Amino acid sequence: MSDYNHSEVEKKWQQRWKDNNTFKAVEQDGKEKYYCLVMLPYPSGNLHMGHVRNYSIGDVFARFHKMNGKNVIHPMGWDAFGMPAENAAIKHKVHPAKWTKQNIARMREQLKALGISYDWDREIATCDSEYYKWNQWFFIKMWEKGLVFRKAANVNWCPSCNTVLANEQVSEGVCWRCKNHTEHRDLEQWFVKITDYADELLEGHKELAGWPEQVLSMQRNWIGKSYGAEVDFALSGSGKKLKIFTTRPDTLFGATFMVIAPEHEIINELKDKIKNWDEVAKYIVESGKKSNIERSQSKEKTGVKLEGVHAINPVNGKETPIFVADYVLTGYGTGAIMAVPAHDQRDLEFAKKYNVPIVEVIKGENSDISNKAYEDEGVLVNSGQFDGIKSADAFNIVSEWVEKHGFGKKTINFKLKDWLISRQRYWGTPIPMIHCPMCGIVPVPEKDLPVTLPEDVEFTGEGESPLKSSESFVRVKCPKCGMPARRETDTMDTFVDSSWYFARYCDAHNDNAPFDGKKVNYWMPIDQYIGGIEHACMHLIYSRFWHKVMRDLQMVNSDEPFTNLLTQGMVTLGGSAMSKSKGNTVSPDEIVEEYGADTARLFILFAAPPQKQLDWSTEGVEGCWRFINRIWRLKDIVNSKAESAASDNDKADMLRIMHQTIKKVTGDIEKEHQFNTAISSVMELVNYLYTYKFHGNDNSVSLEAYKAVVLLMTPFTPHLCEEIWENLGNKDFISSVGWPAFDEKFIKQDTIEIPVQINGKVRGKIFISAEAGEEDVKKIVLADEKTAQNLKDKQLVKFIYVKNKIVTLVVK
RNA sequence: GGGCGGAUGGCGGAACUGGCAGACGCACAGGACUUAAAAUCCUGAGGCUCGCAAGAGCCGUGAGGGUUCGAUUCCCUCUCCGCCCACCA
Repeated sequence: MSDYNHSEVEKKWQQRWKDNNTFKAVEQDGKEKYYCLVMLPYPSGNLHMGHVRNYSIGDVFARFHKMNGKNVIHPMGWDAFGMPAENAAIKHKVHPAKWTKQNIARMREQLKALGISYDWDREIATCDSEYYKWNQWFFIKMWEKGLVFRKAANVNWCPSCNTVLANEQVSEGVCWRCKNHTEHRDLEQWFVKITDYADELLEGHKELAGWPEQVLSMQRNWIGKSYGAEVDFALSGSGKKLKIFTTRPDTLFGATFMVIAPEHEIINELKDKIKNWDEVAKYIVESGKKSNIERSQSKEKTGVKLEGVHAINPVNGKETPIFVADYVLTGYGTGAIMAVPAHDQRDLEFAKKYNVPIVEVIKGENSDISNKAYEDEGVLVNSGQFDGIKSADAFNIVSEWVEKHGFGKKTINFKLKDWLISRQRYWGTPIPMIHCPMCGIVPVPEKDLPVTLPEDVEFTGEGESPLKSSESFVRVKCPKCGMPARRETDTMDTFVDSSWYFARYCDAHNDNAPFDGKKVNYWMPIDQYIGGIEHACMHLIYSRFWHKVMRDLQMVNSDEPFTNLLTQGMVTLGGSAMSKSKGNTVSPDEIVEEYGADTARLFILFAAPPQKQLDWSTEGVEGCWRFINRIWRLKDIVNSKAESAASDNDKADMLRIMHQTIKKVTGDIEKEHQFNTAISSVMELVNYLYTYKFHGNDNSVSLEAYKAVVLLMTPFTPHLCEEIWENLGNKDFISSVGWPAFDEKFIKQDTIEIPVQINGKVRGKIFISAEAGEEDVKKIVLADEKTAQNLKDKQLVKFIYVKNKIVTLVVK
């Protein structure tokens, strides 16, 4: 009996799969396709166990459906733009491209060593100009459609490095490099009008029955659709109006003051009227220094009253004071609110602190506003002609009154903001625009794409975007008038790269278009998408949006890109997520070296269901290695032709367990996505085979069961299974062979054992025919000696038979 | 503060639609094989009490209550943990 040599076997089959193009995907009319995709990795340098988990999960789906006869596409690529490469360039003086390519090369080898069934011919890296050329192409299409626009926006700015910082480069208000305090600055930025699709992104959820409810609810929150009204409050003595948004128009009579965000433009317009301007200006500067997180975490609300101006409540003509306070956000609604302290907790806290009157306008059962705002429904009071109306009805009645009298209108608001896609960095897709002093903003003509990243750039981490230092890049002629012009130096958010890569995989090397429509429509939408829950809102909304834009450009014919979504749990170490920046990663290399890729894959799939968080521990790896060897050794035992002493009953039992296992594993993979229980049921089948009788020379039944074991394990441990399959004399690759079928006829049992409960406790077991009716079962139960003992001196009150499950007696 | 999950032996986890809680694996113990060890194969095992034993009884799925013949599963209250969003008017 030879020991299983994992390293030899795994190399052998990886080579054979490659030589035979086993996993190459080709469009085939009439064959059902299956698109399996795992979110593409960022090439950080090394695979960690989190990656192993993701890609192993994806491989189970891909291999399972291939064995079930589907035309499977399972591509892989690299989300290769982003800050870490640029940081490495600053720190180690390596060009980001070089650093990235090295990392990709290393991680590609690690992935190949895991034996994942990728079609490597479709590999892409988003930092290749063949790829990002099409980011630029899409950008121009969106510009033409009015989906791209420019607007001033707030950015983090480090005054000592003289550079823009990403959110993750600022922690606790301090620059990651120089540790100096950062500030906010307004810069002209590029935006994508994702809000045009806000409603459709929400409505589209109806098509996403194959998504976890958790993700849908997170997206609902993120999109944040709310119904309300915009109301204009006149400003005393200025002729100007202040527009506010409220979700509670029913509380309009309770508005005793107004609050506007420090960034609100009306403050400057009212400058002459504001008597305490110095105080107000100081407050605005102070809150501008705070990060959004600081703002939201401060326990006490702060603000300053604008002396000398008042707003007039349109419903009752009352004058109300106006405050500027940073608990009101500039980016939501109109950046101004009417404050109703009686019915909004935040407003109440503020009103108490600044001594503003509190007027109750909604009376509910037991409503008491002395300590806490009453935010529930009730009946209107102190509301003039609307008194006595239920608050739920008043929403419409009051809004209609406001609308009729020209003070405002009903409206819908979204939390979803337009997507700020420009970055003042080097390592990203250059935005293909040219600023001409004569013609304004002019897109780069399609024939001049791609706009490639220049090489003559130095990475210091200081100053503005490194692209600005490249003369050859910046100095261009205007495509329209030919006069000297300046090239845009902003690059795109890397979320752009991952918003459509799944479509590019369908036609990965097309030089004339992002992809061919026929090919994309053959493979899309993705049947199974797999990735972390952390992408629930950003990536999974951006790419749904992008897909809808591609649909509106008549490039794809589906509405949604991802039919089914599985969000796998994180692999943690001591409870915190593995990531390179935390330095707590575990590399798969040692396990692959010592026990092989199959063991690594099996272990990580067996340890927990895919959706669940998994805290890393190597305990148990040996158990999986043992199991692999148990399957391997079984080959010689089964092959020794030694079964004839097995009785017909033994054989029937063996077949029953085999068919049961096939049924269970198939369901666990296909429907439940519970790979851990699929594996454990194969373990049971293997255990059963070990205790099965082997004497004589007929091994037909045990060989059949053994083959089932090998086929069922192929999605988990493909190398081992290929090797055994070949050893059993098969010429085909097991990866391409049919998935085993089960037959209920073998699973059905004539006689079954069921428990007998008396008053809720199991008191015995009986054998009955599976077909037996309640009356028959009752006879058997009452005739049972043990049951009779338990029934002595008692009265049978109730008899319950749950078919093929349990008998329950209720006695007194 | 809001939303969504979760809590089961020493550990990872299992349990269909309310029907024998703890499958499978790890760790552990015993046996076989061996000069011995490793490896392998077999067996045992939630806790407590009684019993030489076979076995019997009770308790037990974060806590408390409820519905039910029967609850890990459904309902209510609470505690703790994780994730996402977060002063969203």
